[in-house]
Amino acid sequence: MTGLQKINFRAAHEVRDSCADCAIRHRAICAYCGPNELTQLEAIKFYRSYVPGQEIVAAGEKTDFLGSVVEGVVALSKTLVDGRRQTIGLMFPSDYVGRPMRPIALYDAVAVTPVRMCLFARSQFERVLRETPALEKRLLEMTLDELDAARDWMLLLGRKTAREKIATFLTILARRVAAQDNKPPNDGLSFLLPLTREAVADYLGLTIETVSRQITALRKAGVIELADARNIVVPDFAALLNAAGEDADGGMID
Amino acid sequence: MTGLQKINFRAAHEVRDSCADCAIRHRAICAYCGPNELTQLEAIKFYRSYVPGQEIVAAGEKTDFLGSVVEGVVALSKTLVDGRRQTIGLMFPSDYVGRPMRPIALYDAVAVTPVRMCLFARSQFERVLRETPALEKRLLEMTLDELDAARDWMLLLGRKTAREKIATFLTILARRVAAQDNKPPNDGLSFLLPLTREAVADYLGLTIETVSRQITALRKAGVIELADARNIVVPDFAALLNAAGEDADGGMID
DNA sequence: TCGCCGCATTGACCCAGGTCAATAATCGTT
DNA sequence: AACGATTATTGACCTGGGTCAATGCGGCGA
Repeated sequence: MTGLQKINFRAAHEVRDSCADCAIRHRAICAYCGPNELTQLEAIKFYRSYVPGQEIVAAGEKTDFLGSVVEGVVALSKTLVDGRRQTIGLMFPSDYVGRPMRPIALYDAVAVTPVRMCLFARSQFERVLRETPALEKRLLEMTLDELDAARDWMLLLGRKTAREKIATFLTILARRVAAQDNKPPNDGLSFLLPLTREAVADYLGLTIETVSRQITALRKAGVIELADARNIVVPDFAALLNAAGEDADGGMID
Repeated sequence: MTGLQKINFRAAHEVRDSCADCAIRHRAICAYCGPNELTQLEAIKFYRSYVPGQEIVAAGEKTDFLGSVVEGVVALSKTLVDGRRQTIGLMFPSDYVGRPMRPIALYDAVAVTPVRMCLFARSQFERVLRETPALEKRLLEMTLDELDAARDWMLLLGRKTAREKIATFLTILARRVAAQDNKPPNDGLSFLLPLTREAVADYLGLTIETVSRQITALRKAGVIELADARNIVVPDFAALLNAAGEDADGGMID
């Protein structure tokens, strides 16, 4: 490899990893950071990739890093002694994983797709956090949003039927892909379900079998169409919302 | 009423309402505030009392205040269109109620006992919040704790049996009263259940009847004793923990 | 003291969703 | 192309907790 190639390679590498060009720059914890503050974070950040199923953080263990999902989906979950598992959050690109100000993890974090994380050593991150109000403000905002989402999920887990749970989950995924194109969720949109039936069951507080049956039921009712087990088409978004037990697209705030 | 009486009354009033003497001073959002910052908050705070069942905040409505529970218990809950309700948090003294940076409430807040709140007008509070890092830091800390608690509750709602749900809830109440005396939860401790069976059912994602039956079952199994429907004695805390499906008092971090 | 009203308990019955088991699909791997 | 392994579907059956209904039990206002 020549020097020139090396330089080219390095330049390409820098472009790929530069905060300025980062895909999640304006939605992640760093969203409110100015150039100076960003430089500080840039100095201490590092990337790490995970394969599907790989553990990122283990409940009960000391974790000396935390950071943002750049690509992929991470499931946070808790497990009872006898193995019953509940996923308590799905983290998408720009979401943060890890608990500031508490080194012992309370739940597992597992990659459910190929994942790339932008990470910081805990001690360094907490130092920067103390010195950077913009970072703290964004973290507070995101944590408040997470709390709202968690409380929404409590309603789903405590009171919704299996069918409503599935439909609600699909609603959320549909909204997410629609939001990526900066438009409201319209009829006929399609998306990839990034999870196995088991992961869906863990998230919704159901069993694999019930997830499978209810997806079949929604298909037979014409609420969704399936190209294959993972590719979902929503011919009528209002019908999906209705199946989710929400009052017609109300509750949209953001 | 004479001038002297007036002065006495006013003095007494000030003592009762002074932040310095406040029972929740060192645990609420103001915990990290110094004298100057406290003075700022003191200038804009006001108190309001609620009777059991009274609505403090209504989901979907604009709320122009937020603040801390000083006395009593507040239930936060969400309701589906057909009336199914899920309580998503019980707020005790020092907890805050209301969503900073979002004027439209996402859930109801209802007093379940006589409640006294220390409140701030939203606009004033948010101004002080911007100018007061100590306030923001404490708010972040408390929100992270709330998020952890919400996620714990998701495991309960999604995966625990009715019996485990009841036992877990009693465990939490028992820990709370023990913590008030600054000692670990020991055998024979007793406490008042501050909620009706209906409120318990809403919190645990159950029906009144199931709550009643499972409390009876726990009593018959000797795990708890009941003086009356609301007064609970825990003769053997480890047995209660066991019924809650937790591995013997692990998971205690604070 | 009575009668009422909201809360709590208990019973009988039912059903949504869990369990157990068989069978497909799908996908890397050699 | 053939395979084993993982993931998904479907069926038969069972059960935990919901539903409906009757009864009990304080507490409080007249």
